[in-house]
Amino acid sequence: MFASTWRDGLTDAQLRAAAHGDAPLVVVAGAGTGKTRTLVARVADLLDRDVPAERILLLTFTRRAADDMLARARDLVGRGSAVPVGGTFHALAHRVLSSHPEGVGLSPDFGVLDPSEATDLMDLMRAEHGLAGSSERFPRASTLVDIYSRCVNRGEPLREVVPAEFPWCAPHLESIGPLFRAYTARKRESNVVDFDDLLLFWRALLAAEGTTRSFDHVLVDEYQDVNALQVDIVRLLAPDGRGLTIVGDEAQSIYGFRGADSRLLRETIASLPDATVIRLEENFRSRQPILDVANEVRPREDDEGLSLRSTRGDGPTPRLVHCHDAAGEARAIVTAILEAHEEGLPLREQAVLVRAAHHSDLVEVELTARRVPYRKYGGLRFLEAAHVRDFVAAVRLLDSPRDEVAWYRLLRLHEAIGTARARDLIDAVRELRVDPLEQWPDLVAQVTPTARDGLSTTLATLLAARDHARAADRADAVIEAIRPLITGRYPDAVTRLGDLERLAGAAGDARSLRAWLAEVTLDPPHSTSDLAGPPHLDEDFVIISTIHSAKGLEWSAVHVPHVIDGVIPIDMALGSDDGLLEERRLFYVAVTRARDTLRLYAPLRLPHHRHAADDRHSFAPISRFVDDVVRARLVVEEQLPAREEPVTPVGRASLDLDHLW
DNA sequence: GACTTGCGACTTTTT
DNA sequence: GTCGCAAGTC
Repeated sequence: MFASTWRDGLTDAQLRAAAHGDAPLVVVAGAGTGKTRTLVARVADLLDRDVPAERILLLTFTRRAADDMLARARDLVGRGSAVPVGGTFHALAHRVLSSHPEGVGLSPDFGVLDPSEATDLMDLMRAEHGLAGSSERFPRASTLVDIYSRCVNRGEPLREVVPAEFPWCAPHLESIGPLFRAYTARKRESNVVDFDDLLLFWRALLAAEGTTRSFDHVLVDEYQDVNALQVDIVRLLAPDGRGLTIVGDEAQSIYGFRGADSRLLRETIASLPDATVIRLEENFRSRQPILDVANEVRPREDDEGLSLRSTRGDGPTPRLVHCHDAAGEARAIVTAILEAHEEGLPLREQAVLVRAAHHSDLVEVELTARRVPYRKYGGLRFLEAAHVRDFVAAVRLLDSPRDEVAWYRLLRLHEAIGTARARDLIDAVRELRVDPLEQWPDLVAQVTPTARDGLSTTLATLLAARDHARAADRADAVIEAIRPLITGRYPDAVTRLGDLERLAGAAGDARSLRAWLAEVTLDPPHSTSDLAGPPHLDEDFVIISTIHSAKGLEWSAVHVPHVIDGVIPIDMALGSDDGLLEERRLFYVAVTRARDTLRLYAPLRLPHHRHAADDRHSFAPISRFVDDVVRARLVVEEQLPAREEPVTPVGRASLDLDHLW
């Protein structure tokens, strides 16, 4: 027996969960109650009990969470070689499909469409169906992908989902059905799957396998964020509930827009009559005054009143800071961050958590102006940036020279090739018998003289990229092929090419560029800086993150700007009770990220439009979640009109430019 | 006929 | 930053 240390420092409840036998187990874990630690201990216990590592499956919300937990479990058990299986639902599905592609009618080299590529394909279908330029506005491709995804993940028919959640699209209901059928058919023809297919196909494979179990133990983290499809998968993985461990907290369910439904946690518990439910309420993260706020914010509808108690005792009372406007708010936040830094708190222990990525714009300006380094997580995904998509399209053509979406994107980057000519060329691609990329001169012959040089350079260079086997070299060669296109198209081409070079470097010695790209698609970098690998220890920077991306993380000091109605809760969620409830849970998640200090900010006035040149403002009422009871637990501070610099009228002379002409 | 350019409107959250 | 639309140009 190894000197296992996983029991050290666990509470009674955590220990009971960790050492629980094989019967179904549900851990209801409030924020900061050592959920990760408990799961790690449970994995360690299983390994200790000689459950073979490859018979243990750990499903988590992010790949990073899985890697982190598995590494910690191995450290505890002290066994270097045993590697339990772990990852996100989507990553696991990809792994399973890669070994049995024929089971669902895919050929072995199938590709994974990232959401932006899925949108491109939907756009292409939309155009082919003549729905693009019709008189009434037809839903945008991205909306269509949302609708499609909602139907698949919830297992609900189109005619129910659209009226309920996308009422403005209801007039087009008749056209959407055939469109989705075409979208699905085209994916099959092109041998690609989207994210939803990964889950769908995994479920189909599991159902076909019947009762053969691949895993003795299945542990599911963040269960409150699973959708119906994922529940099915879990049920098929552990049909009788034996060996099933689920961990969740209804009050932290914040992915409703992705088909998650916090009620599924309760339904799952109800469906497992012999399940043991263990509740973790002792909070090791936050000072009590922060939890006092959290307990008030926590929606009571969700459970029988789980209430957090701090083991860390008293601390400073959280503050609510009223500011004049968003600029004043940004100044107040940065000032507070710098003061804490002066007193010895590293920048990386301080986070600014926002509802939507753009809410940190002014904070970023202020940080930059005062030369404070920061990193931003969430918001525009790296893979969604136009130049990265251009690159991905080119890479895709190397392996799948008949991928129409990729051709469409790449062709239109050229001078004198627009939508119409690109479509003609794609028709030509379809006609070509052998590899269309190798026959590039045939394609070039069909374009106008203006386009000829550019296109032949691109395609010839791209074809040459096939000569490189090593993933990073191949990626570099693809960059060479699209370099002129990037340079010609984007004013900030240098930065963008730098991004791509970093991306290419990260591919390193991967098995194949294509496989590597599929992995990146499923587990994308949160920011370009992520590609550079883990930051050096001596680097210090403030964290800016969306609340969604902050899930599972914690900082000593947390700043939440824009705690006003219309942002938290966001105005588009005000239409339904469910929407409003989810916003409340989101606020709860934000509040419970803080260990020692929490500051909420409410600007008095906000501009009507984000980039508006005019000075139209509206007055911003404080968030309805900060009611009298919550307010009573806060120190309220006024930082009203920022002292204006006295305005000295300039003399006419300094405005006179005559001497310049 | 097709492409380019310019303008205005809009932009939640993510595997 | 991106999309759709309209007018102007090859």
